Amino acid sequence: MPRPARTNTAEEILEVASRLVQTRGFNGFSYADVAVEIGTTPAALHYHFATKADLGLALVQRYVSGFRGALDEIRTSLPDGRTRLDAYRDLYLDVLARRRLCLCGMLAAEIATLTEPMRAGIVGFFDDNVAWLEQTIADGNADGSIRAKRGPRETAEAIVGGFEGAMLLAWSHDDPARFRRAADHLLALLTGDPGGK
Amino acid sequence: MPRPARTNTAEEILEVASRLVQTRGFNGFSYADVAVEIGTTPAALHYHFATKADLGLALVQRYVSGFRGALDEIRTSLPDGRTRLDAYRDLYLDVLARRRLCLCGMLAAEIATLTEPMRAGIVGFFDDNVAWLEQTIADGNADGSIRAKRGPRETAEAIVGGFEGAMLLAWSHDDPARFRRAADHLLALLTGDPGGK
DNA sequence: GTCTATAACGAGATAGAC
DNA sequence: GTCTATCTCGTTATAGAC
Repeated sequence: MPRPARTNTAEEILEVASRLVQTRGFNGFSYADVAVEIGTTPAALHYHFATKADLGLALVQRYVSGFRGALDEIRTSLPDGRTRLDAYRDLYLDVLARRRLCLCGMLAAEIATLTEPMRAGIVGFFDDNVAWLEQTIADGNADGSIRAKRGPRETAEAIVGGFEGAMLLAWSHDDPARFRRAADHLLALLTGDPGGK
Repeated sequence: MPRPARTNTAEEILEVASRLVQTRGFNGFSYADVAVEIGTTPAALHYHFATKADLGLALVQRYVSGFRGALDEIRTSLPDGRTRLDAYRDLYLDVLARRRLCLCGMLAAEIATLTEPMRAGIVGFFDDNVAWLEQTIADGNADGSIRAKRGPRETAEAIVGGFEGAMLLAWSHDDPARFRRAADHLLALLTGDPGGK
Protein backbone atom coordinates (compact mmCIF):
# COMPACT_ATOMS: atom_id res chain seq x y z
CA MET A 1 0.00 0.00 0.00
CA PRO A 2 2.28 2.77 -1.27
CA ARG A 3 -0.29 5.45 -0.66
CA PRO A 4 -3.30 5.73 1.62
CA ALA A 5 -6.62 5.05 -0.09
CA ARG A 6 -8.04 8.21 -1.55
CA THR A 7 -11.79 8.20 -1.46
CA ASN A 8 -12.40 11.75 -2.53
CA THR A 9 -9.50 13.17 -4.49
CA ALA A 10 -11.42 16.17 -5.79
CA GLU A 11 -12.25 17.32 -2.27
CA GLU A 12 -8.63 16.78 -1.20
CA ILE A 13 -7.46 18.95 -4.09
CA LEU A 14 -10.00 21.64 -3.23
CA GLU A 15 -8.95 21.74 0.42
CA VAL A 16 -5.26 22.16 -0.39
CA ALA A 17 -5.88 24.58 -3.24
CA SER A 18 -8.21 26.67 -1.08
CA ARG A 19 -5.53 27.12 1.55
CA LEU A 20 -2.99 28.06 -1.12
CA VAL A 21 -5.31 30.63 -2.70
CA GLN A 22 -6.23 32.06 0.70
CA THR A 23 -2.57 32.52 1.63
CA ARG A 24 -0.76 33.11 -1.65
CA GLY A 25 -3.41 34.23 -4.14
CA PHE A 26 -4.70 32.56 -7.30
CA ASN A 27 -1.61 33.62 -9.28
CA GLY A 28 0.69 32.65 -6.42
CA PHE A 29 0.33 28.87 -6.54
CA SER A 30 0.60 26.14 -9.19
CA TYR A 31 -0.76 22.66 -9.83
CA ALA A 32 2.66 21.41 -8.75
CA ASP A 33 2.18 22.98 -5.30
CA VAL A 34 -1.11 21.13 -4.85
CA ALA A 35 0.26 17.89 -6.32
CA VAL A 36 3.22 17.66 -3.98
CA GLU A 37 0.97 18.09 -0.95
CA ILE A 38 -1.47 15.34 -1.83
CA GLY A 39 1.19 13.06 -3.26
CA THR A 40 0.39 13.02 -6.95
CA THR A 41 1.55 14.74 -10.14
CA PRO A 42 0.48 18.07 -11.65
CA ALA A 43 -0.83 16.29 -14.72
CA ALA A 44 -3.05 14.01 -12.65
CA LEU A 45 -4.85 17.02 -11.26
CA HIS A 46 -6.03 17.94 -14.75
CA TYR A 47 -8.31 14.91 -14.73
CA HIS A 48 -10.22 16.31 -11.75
CA PHE A 49 -10.08 19.96 -12.83
CA ALA A 50 -9.33 20.32 -16.52
CA THR A 51 -8.03 23.88 -16.29
CA LYS A 52 -6.85 26.11 -13.49
CA ALA A 53 -9.85 28.35 -14.14
CA ASP A 54 -12.13 25.35 -13.58
CA LEU A 55 -10.40 24.67 -10.28
CA GLY A 56 -10.73 28.34 -9.36
CA LEU A 57 -14.44 28.40 -10.09
CA ALA A 58 -14.96 25.25 -8.01
CA LEU A 59 -13.07 26.93 -5.15
CA VAL A 60 -15.28 30.01 -5.31
CA GLN A 61 -18.48 27.95 -5.43
CA ARG A 62 -17.33 25.80 -2.53
CA TYR A 63 -16.42 28.84 -0.44
CA VAL A 64 -19.61 30.73 -1.24
CA SER A 65 -21.67 27.67 -0.44
CA GLY A 66 -19.87 27.08 2.86
CA PHE A 67 -20.27 30.69 3.90
CA ARG A 68 -23.94 30.64 2.92
CA GLY A 69 -24.43 27.61 5.15
CA ALA A 70 -22.78 29.39 8.07
CA LEU A 71 -25.00 32.44 7.56
CA ASP A 72 -28.14 30.28 7.52
CA GLU A 73 -26.97 28.54 10.68
CA ILE A 74 -26.45 31.89 12.42
CA ARG A 75 -29.89 33.09 11.44
CA THR A 76 -31.69 29.97 12.64
CA SER A 77 -29.74 29.54 15.88
CA LEU A 78 -29.33 33.08 17.24
CA PRO A 79 -32.23 35.18 18.50
CA ASP A 80 -31.45 38.82 17.80
CA GLY A 81 -29.74 41.01 15.22
CA ARG A 82 -26.88 42.21 17.37
CA THR A 83 -25.87 38.72 18.48
CA ARG A 84 -25.94 37.57 14.87
CA LEU A 85 -23.56 40.35 13.89
CA ASP A 86 -21.08 39.16 16.51
CA ALA A 87 -21.36 35.66 15.06
CA TYR A 88 -20.78 37.13 11.60
CA ARG A 89 -17.62 38.78 12.93
CA ASP A 90 -16.55 35.40 14.32
CA LEU A 91 -16.74 33.85 10.84
CA TYR A 92 -14.02 36.25 9.72
CA LEU A 93 -12.06 35.72 12.90
CA ASP A 94 -12.11 31.96 12.33
CA VAL A 95 -10.58 32.39 8.88
CA LEU A 96 -7.80 34.55 10.33
CA ALA A 97 -7.25 32.10 13.19
CA ARG A 98 -6.48 29.48 10.54
CA ARG A 99 -3.93 31.96 9.17
CA ARG A 100 -5.85 32.58 5.98
CA LEU A 101 -7.46 35.49 4.20
CA CYS A 102 -11.06 35.45 2.96
CA LEU A 103 -10.94 33.52 -0.33
CA CYS A 104 -13.15 36.04 -2.09
CA GLY A 105 -11.31 39.01 -0.61
CA MET A 106 -8.04 37.64 -1.97
CA LEU A 107 -9.59 36.92 -5.37
CA ALA A 108 -11.26 40.34 -5.45
CA ALA A 109 -7.82 41.95 -5.60
CA GLU A 110 -6.80 39.69 -8.49
CA ILE A 111 -10.17 39.94 -10.23
CA ALA A 112 -8.74 41.52 -13.41
CA THR A 113 -6.79 38.31 -14.09
CA LEU A 114 -9.71 35.90 -13.58
CA THR A 115 -12.32 34.37 -15.88
CA GLU A 116 -15.82 35.77 -16.07
CA PRO A 117 -17.44 32.89 -14.15
CA MET A 118 -14.99 33.38 -11.28
CA ARG A 119 -15.64 37.13 -11.29
CA ALA A 120 -19.38 36.59 -11.12
CA GLY A 121 -18.96 34.22 -8.19
CA ILE A 122 -16.77 36.67 -6.27
CA VAL A 123 -19.08 39.64 -6.81
CA GLY A 124 -22.00 37.39 -5.91
CA PHE A 125 -20.33 36.47 -2.62
CA PHE A 126 -20.17 40.10 -1.54
CA ASP A 127 -23.70 40.82 -2.74
CA ASP A 128 -24.92 37.80 -0.80
CA ASN A 129 -23.13 38.97 2.34
CA VAL A 130 -24.58 42.47 1.99
CA ALA A 131 -28.09 41.07 1.51
CA TRP A 132 -27.78 38.86 4.60
CA LEU A 133 -26.45 41.73 6.70
CA GLU A 134 -29.13 44.07 5.41
CA GLN A 135 -31.82 41.68 6.60
CA THR A 136 -30.00 41.07 9.88
CA ILE A 137 -29.73 44.81 10.56
CA ALA A 138 -33.37 45.34 9.71
CA ASP A 139 -34.24 42.51 12.11
CA GLY A 140 -32.03 44.07 14.77
CA ASN A 141 -33.65 47.48 14.35
CA ALA A 142 -37.02 45.78 14.78
CA ASP A 143 -36.12 43.64 17.80
CA GLY A 144 -34.42 46.58 19.52
CA SER A 145 -30.93 45.03 19.67
CA ILE A 146 -29.62 47.52 17.09
CA ARG A 147 -30.10 51.23 16.43
CA ALA A 148 -28.40 51.63 13.06
CA LYS A 149 -27.33 55.20 12.34
CA ARG A 150 -28.08 54.86 8.64
CA GLY A 151 -30.12 52.58 6.41
CA PRO A 152 -29.65 48.78 6.59
CA ARG A 153 -28.22 48.63 3.09
CA GLU A 154 -25.61 51.32 3.65
CA THR A 155 -24.72 49.86 7.04
CA ALA A 156 -24.38 46.39 5.53
CA GLU A 157 -22.01 47.63 2.82
CA ALA A 158 -19.89 49.41 5.42
CA ILE A 159 -19.62 46.23 7.48
CA VAL A 160 -18.54 44.00 4.59
CA GLY A 161 -15.99 46.55 3.37
CA GLY A 162 -14.80 47.35 6.86
CA PHE A 163 -14.39 43.68 7.79
CA GLU A 164 -12.58 42.75 4.56
CA GLY A 165 -10.18 45.68 5.01
CA ALA A 166 -9.60 45.02 8.70
CA MET A 167 -8.92 41.40 7.77
CA LEU A 168 -6.39 42.43 5.13
CA LEU A 169 -4.56 44.66 7.60
CA ALA A 170 -4.60 42.04 10.34
CA TRP A 171 -3.38 39.47 7.79
CA SER A 172 -0.46 41.55 6.56
CA HIS A 173 0.52 42.42 10.13
CA ASP A 174 0.04 38.79 11.18
CA ASP A 175 -2.11 40.00 14.08
CA PRO A 176 -5.68 38.62 14.32
CA ALA A 177 -6.35 40.70 17.46
CA ARG A 178 -6.10 43.76 15.27
CA PHE A 179 -9.11 42.52 13.32
CA ARG A 180 -11.07 41.87 16.47
CA ARG A 181 -10.50 45.43 17.74
CA ALA A 182 -11.40 47.08 14.44
CA ALA A 183 -14.45 44.88 13.83
CA ASP A 184 -15.90 45.50 17.28
CA HIS A 185 -15.25 49.20 16.94
CA LEU A 186 -17.06 49.31 13.59
CA LEU A 187 -19.99 47.21 14.79
CA ALA A 188 -20.44 49.39 17.87
CA LEU A 189 -20.53 52.62 15.88
CA LEU A 190 -22.56 51.33 12.94
CA THR A 191 -25.22 49.73 15.10
CA GLY A 192 -25.52 52.56 17.63
CA ASP A 193 -24.02 50.53 20.46
CA PRO A 194 -23.45 52.96 23.37
CA GLY A 195 -20.58 50.86 24.75
CA GLY A 196 -18.01 52.87 22.81
CA LYS A 197 -17.40 55.97 24.90
CA MET B 1 14.88 57.61 -35.10
CA PRO B 2 13.27 54.19 -34.63
CA ARG B 3 12.22 54.98 -31.10
CA PRO B 4 11.63 58.19 -29.19
CA ALA B 5 14.52 59.28 -27.01
CA ARG B 6 14.23 57.72 -23.57
CA THR B 7 15.65 59.99 -20.92
CA ASN B 8 14.53 58.05 -17.89
CA THR B 9 13.92 54.41 -18.65
CA ALA B 10 13.81 53.34 -15.01
CA GLU B 11 10.95 55.73 -14.25
CA GLU B 12 9.12 54.59 -17.39
CA ILE B 13 9.42 51.00 -16.22
CA LEU B 14 8.21 51.91 -12.75
CA GLU B 15 5.16 53.75 -14.07
CA VAL B 16 4.03 50.85 -16.26
CA ALA B 17 4.87 48.22 -13.66
CA SER B 18 3.03 50.16 -10.97
CA ARG B 19 -0.15 50.21 -13.03
CA LEU B 20 0.18 46.49 -13.71
CA VAL B 21 0.68 45.65 -10.03
CA GLN B 22 -2.21 47.90 -9.01
CA THR B 23 -4.56 46.20 -11.46
CA ARG B 24 -3.29 42.61 -11.75
CA GLY B 25 -1.15 42.01 -8.66
CA PHE B 26 2.57 41.28 -8.32
CA ASN B 27 2.14 37.67 -9.44
CA GLY B 28 -0.20 38.70 -12.25
CA PHE B 29 2.26 40.46 -14.54
CA SER B 30 5.62 39.65 -16.14
CA TYR B 31 8.65 41.51 -17.43
CA ALA B 32 7.28 40.78 -20.91
CA ASP B 33 4.12 42.76 -20.11
CA VAL B 34 6.18 45.79 -19.12
CA ALA B 35 8.61 45.39 -22.03
CA VAL B 36 5.93 45.35 -24.72
CA GLU B 37 4.40 48.57 -23.37
CA ILE B 38 7.61 50.58 -23.35
CA GLY B 39 8.94 49.00 -26.54
CA THR B 40 11.88 46.94 -25.33
CA THR B 41 12.65 43.34 -24.40
CA PRO B 42 12.17 41.51 -21.11
CA ALA B 43 15.89 40.95 -20.85
CA ALA B 44 16.66 44.66 -21.22
CA LEU B 45 14.60 45.38 -18.12
CA HIS B 46 16.99 43.30 -16.05
CA TYR B 47 19.67 45.94 -16.50
CA HIS B 48 17.47 48.49 -14.70
CA PHE B 49 16.02 46.10 -12.13
CA ALA B 50 18.11 42.97 -11.75
CA THR B 51 15.33 40.82 -10.29
CA LYS B 52 11.57 41.11 -10.10
CA ALA B 53 11.90 41.47 -6.33
CA ASP B 54 14.17 44.49 -6.87
CA LEU B 55 11.56 46.02 -9.15
CA GLY B 56 8.88 45.27 -6.56
CA LEU B 57 10.81 46.92 -3.77
CA ALA B 58 11.39 50.02 -5.92
CA LEU B 59 7.63 50.14 -6.62
CA VAL B 60 6.79 50.00 -2.92
CA GLN B 61 9.34 52.69 -2.04
CA ARG B 62 8.10 54.93 -4.84
CA TYR B 63 4.47 54.50 -3.80
CA VAL B 64 5.17 55.02 -0.10
CA SER B 65 7.22 58.11 -0.86
CA GLY B 66 4.52 59.55 -3.14
CA PHE B 67 1.81 58.94 -0.58
CA ARG B 68 3.95 60.45 2.16
CA GLY B 69 4.36 63.59 0.04
CA ALA B 70 0.60 63.84 -0.44
CA LEU B 71 0.02 63.48 3.31
CA ASP B 72 2.54 66.24 4.06
CA GLU B 73 0.88 68.46 1.48
CA ILE B 74 -2.53 67.90 3.08
CA ARG B 75 -1.21 68.76 6.51
CA THR B 76 0.47 71.99 5.44
CA SER B 77 -2.32 73.23 3.17
CA LEU B 78 -5.52 72.40 5.07
CA PRO B 79 -6.53 74.05 8.32
CA ASP B 80 -8.47 71.53 10.40
CA GLY B 81 -8.60 67.80 11.14
CA ARG B 82 -11.96 67.06 9.54
CA THR B 83 -11.06 68.76 6.25
CA ARG B 84 -7.81 66.82 6.17
CA LEU B 85 -9.70 63.53 6.55
CA ASP B 86 -11.80 64.40 3.51
CA ALA B 87 -8.59 65.08 1.59
CA TYR B 88 -7.25 61.73 2.80
CA ARG B 89 -10.40 60.07 1.45
CA ASP B 90 -9.80 61.83 -1.86
CA LEU B 91 -6.35 60.24 -2.15
CA TYR B 92 -8.02 56.84 -2.24
CA LEU B 93 -10.73 58.10 -4.56
CA ASP B 94 -8.07 59.37 -7.00
CA VAL B 95 -6.49 55.91 -7.17
CA LEU B 96 -9.87 54.33 -7.93
CA ALA B 97 -10.65 57.03 -10.49
CA ARG B 98 -7.53 55.91 -12.34
CA ARG B 99 -9.01 52.40 -12.23
CA ARG B 100 -6.37 51.06 -9.87
CA LEU B 101 -6.21 49.51 -6.43
CA CYS B 102 -3.91 50.82 -3.67
CA LEU B 103 -0.49 49.34 -4.49
CA CYS B 104 0.13 48.35 -0.88
CA GLY B 105 -3.39 47.01 -0.44
CA MET B 106 -2.88 44.74 -3.43
CA LEU B 107 0.54 43.62 -2.21
CA ALA B 108 -0.76 43.08 1.32
CA ALA B 109 -2.96 40.27 -0.01
CA GLU B 110 0.03 38.66 -1.75
CA ILE B 111 2.43 39.34 1.12
CA ALA B 112 3.19 35.65 1.76
CA THR B 113 4.80 35.41 -1.69
CA LEU B 114 6.99 38.53 -1.38
CA THR B 115 10.55 39.15 -0.16
CA GLU B 116 11.21 40.47 3.33
CA PRO B 117 12.21 44.00 2.16
CA MET B 118 8.93 44.30 0.25
CA ARG B 119 6.97 43.05 3.26
CA ALA B 120 8.61 45.61 5.51
CA GLY B 121 7.78 48.39 3.07
CA ILE B 122 4.13 47.34 2.85
CA VAL B 123 3.65 47.06 6.61
CA GLY B 124 5.49 50.37 6.99
CA PHE B 125 3.04 52.02 4.58
CA PHE B 126 0.08 51.10 6.75
CA ASP B 127 1.87 52.06 9.96
CA ASP B 128 2.76 55.42 8.42
CA ASN B 129 -0.86 55.99 7.39
CA VAL B 130 -2.11 55.09 10.86
CA ALA B 131 0.42 57.45 12.48
CA TRP B 132 -0.58 60.34 10.20
CA LEU B 133 -4.29 59.73 10.83
CA GLU B 134 -3.71 59.42 14.56
CA GLN B 135 -2.11 62.86 14.62
CA THR B 136 -4.77 64.29 12.32
CA ILE B 137 -7.56 62.98 14.56
CA ALA B 138 -5.85 64.33 17.66
CA ASP B 139 -5.55 67.70 15.91
CA GLY B 140 -9.22 67.53 14.92
CA ASN B 141 -10.30 66.73 18.47
CA ALA B 142 -8.28 69.76 19.63
CA ASP B 143 -9.51 72.21 16.97
CA GLY B 144 -13.13 71.12 17.46
CA SER B 145 -13.69 69.82 13.93
CA ILE B 146 -13.83 66.20 15.17
CA ARG B 147 -15.36 64.42 18.14
CA ALA B 148 -13.86 60.97 17.83
CA LYS B 149 -15.88 58.30 19.64
CA ARG B 150 -12.76 56.39 20.61
CA GLY B 151 -9.02 57.02 20.90
CA PRO B 152 -7.13 58.52 17.94
CA ARG B 153 -5.11 55.35 17.46
CA GLU B 154 -8.10 53.03 17.34
CA THR B 155 -9.98 55.45 15.11
CA ALA B 156 -7.00 55.71 12.77
CA GLU B 157 -6.73 51.93 12.44
CA ALA B 158 -10.44 51.67 11.68
CA ILE B 159 -10.14 54.31 8.93
CA VAL B 160 -7.19 52.66 7.16
CA GLY B 161 -8.81 49.23 7.32
CA GLY B 162 -12.22 50.57 6.40
CA PHE B 163 -10.89 52.54 3.44
CA GLU B 164 -8.77 49.67 2.10
CA GLY B 165 -11.72 47.30 2.32
CA ALA B 166 -14.17 49.77 0.81
CA MET B 167 -11.65 50.27 -1.98
CA LEU B 168 -11.38 46.54 -2.59
CA LEU B 169 -15.15 46.19 -2.81
CA ALA B 170 -15.53 49.22 -5.06
CA TRP B 171 -12.68 47.86 -7.21
CA SER B 172 -14.17 44.40 -7.64
CA HIS B 173 -17.60 45.90 -8.38
CA ASP B 174 -16.03 48.46 -10.72
CA ASP B 175 -17.97 51.20 -8.90
CA PRO B 176 -15.92 54.06 -7.36
CA ALA B 177 -19.10 55.69 -6.04
CA ARG B 178 -19.46 52.73 -3.72
CA PHE B 179 -16.17 53.70 -2.09
CA ARG B 180 -17.26 57.29 -1.71
CA ARG B 181 -20.47 56.29 0.08
CA ALA B 182 -18.76 53.86 2.44
CA ALA B 183 -15.85 56.19 3.20
CA ASP B 184 -18.10 59.13 4.04
CA HIS B 185 -20.29 56.90 6.16
CA LEU B 186 -17.28 55.65 8.12
CA LEU B 187 -15.76 59.09 8.55
CA ALA B 188 -19.04 60.50 9.79
CA LEU B 189 -19.51 57.81 12.43
CA LEU B 190 -15.88 57.56 13.52
CA THR B 191 -15.42 61.30 13.91
CA GLY B 192 -18.76 62.00 15.58
CA ASP B 193 -20.17 63.89 12.62
CA PRO B 194 -23.88 64.49 13.36
CA GLY B 195 -24.76 64.74 9.67
CA GLY B 196 -25.51 61.03 9.47
CA LYS B 197 -29.05 60.70 10.76
C1' DG C 1 26.42 51.84 -19.39
C1' DT C 2 22.87 49.60 -22.08
C1' DC C 3 20.82 46.06 -24.55
C1' DT C 4 20.76 41.28 -27.47
C1' DA C 5 20.97 36.47 -27.60
C1' DT C 6 20.09 32.70 -25.13
C1' DA C 7 19.71 29.74 -21.33
C1' DA C 8 17.29 27.23 -17.57
C1' DC C 9 13.32 26.48 -15.44
C1' DG C 10 8.43 26.11 -14.25
C1' DA C 11 3.82 26.79 -15.83
C1' DG C 12 -0.61 24.87 -17.59
C1' DA C 13 -2.20 21.53 -20.64
C1' DT C 14 -2.67 17.07 -23.88
C1' DA C 15 -2.58 12.32 -25.47
C1' DG C 16 -2.81 8.08 -24.64
C1' DA C 17 -1.64 4.00 -21.40
C1' DC C 18 -3.80 1.19 -18.01
C1' DG D 1 -12.38 6.44 -14.91
C1' DT D 2 -7.73 7.64 -13.42
C1' DC D 3 -3.06 8.63 -13.96
C1' DT D 4 1.84 8.70 -16.64
C1' DA D 5 4.65 10.46 -20.09
C1' DT D 6 5.30 14.28 -22.61
C1' DC D 7 4.78 18.84 -24.81
C1' DT D 8 4.75 23.71 -25.53
C1' DC D 9 5.10 28.06 -23.98
C1' DG D 10 5.95 31.84 -20.79
C1' DT D 11 8.90 33.36 -17.09
C1' DT D 12 12.94 35.01 -14.82
C1' DA D 13 17.61 35.37 -15.29
C1' DT D 14 22.60 35.32 -17.23
C1' DA D 15 26.50 36.10 -20.35
C1' DG D 16 28.47 38.71 -23.21
C1' DA D 17 28.15 42.00 -27.43
C1' DC D 18 28.19 46.82 -28.51
